[in-house]
Amino acid sequence: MSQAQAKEEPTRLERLCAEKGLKMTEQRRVIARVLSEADDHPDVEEVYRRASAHDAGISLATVYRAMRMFEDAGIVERIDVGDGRAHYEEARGDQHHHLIDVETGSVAEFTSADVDAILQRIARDLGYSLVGTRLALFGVRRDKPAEER
Amino acid sequence: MSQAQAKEEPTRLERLCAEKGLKMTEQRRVIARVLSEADDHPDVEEVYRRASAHDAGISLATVYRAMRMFEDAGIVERIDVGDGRAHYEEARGDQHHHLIDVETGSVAEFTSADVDAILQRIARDLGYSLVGTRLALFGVRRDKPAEER
DNA sequence: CTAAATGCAAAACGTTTGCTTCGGT
DNA sequence: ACCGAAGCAAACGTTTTGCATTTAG
Repeated sequence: MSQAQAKEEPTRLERLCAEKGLKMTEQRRVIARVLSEADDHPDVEEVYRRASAHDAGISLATVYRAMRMFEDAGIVERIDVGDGRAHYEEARGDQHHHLIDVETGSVAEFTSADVDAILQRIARDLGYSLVGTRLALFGVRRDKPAEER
Repeated sequence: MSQAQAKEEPTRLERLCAEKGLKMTEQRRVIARVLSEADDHPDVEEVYRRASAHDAGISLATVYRAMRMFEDAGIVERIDVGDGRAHYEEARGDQHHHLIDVETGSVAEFTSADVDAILQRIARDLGYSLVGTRLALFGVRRDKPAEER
């Protein structure tokens, strides 16, 4: 386990994969690294692009399969930014939500214990146990001089 | 029953189409009626099915085109229940959200001025004007006798 | 009469899958 | 040696589109 090889990072994702008993192939290692390095919310095509840069021998199907696996394992989260593609981010422990800039497509994150609590209560009042929340805001910058697109 | 003509309904949607200067074709009239009559959140295929019952000469492509038009005109709203298809509902004036029963797929609606207000403020604090909110809760019934699936 | 809307079938799009080969454990 | 995983391409389900024809205004 403790190798002095210094392969750039422990890569939390790799460790989690091992824990889940998943085969750690070279492709998955690369994809995991890409996701760990990402500080944005890449879609599958983009993950594929970045992974290909690390290792050309990766197919799009493998990325799709890996993303689904990672998602099922709970180590990445799919987010829907409204462009028809699935975007992903590494699953940190926190419950956070997204605000999408409709002009640039960039994604900001935020948390709100208040909102989370109210939603929890609303679900309860409706007779449900809350098992998931999908919340995304869409906005335009307020300050910036009105530049189109 | 207040209507002498008895064309079944004034169909708010039809009126709105006229106001927007859209051609009111037979197909659109039928689709508009289907949407006005719906009290659920049909997907396009379902709208097509219902419209076909009223008038067999409607193609799926026309339904898709009509839905997009209606959506752009702001007279219907697209909602994403997480099944990969677009679902629609007539746009009433209110800001409401959805709770999807993950077991049955049924959709309940709710409103929360509190949540709306907090989200508005959050967007503002992040430097954005809120132009849209996508909020959906996913839950399982709490009370019902523990029947799986 | 003219521009816009329809129908049909084909294409586009993101995603999944069957099958054979490959590689981790 | 096994069995899961990769690669490729073909299949998929949803949505869009090109084009010839019809129709509302």
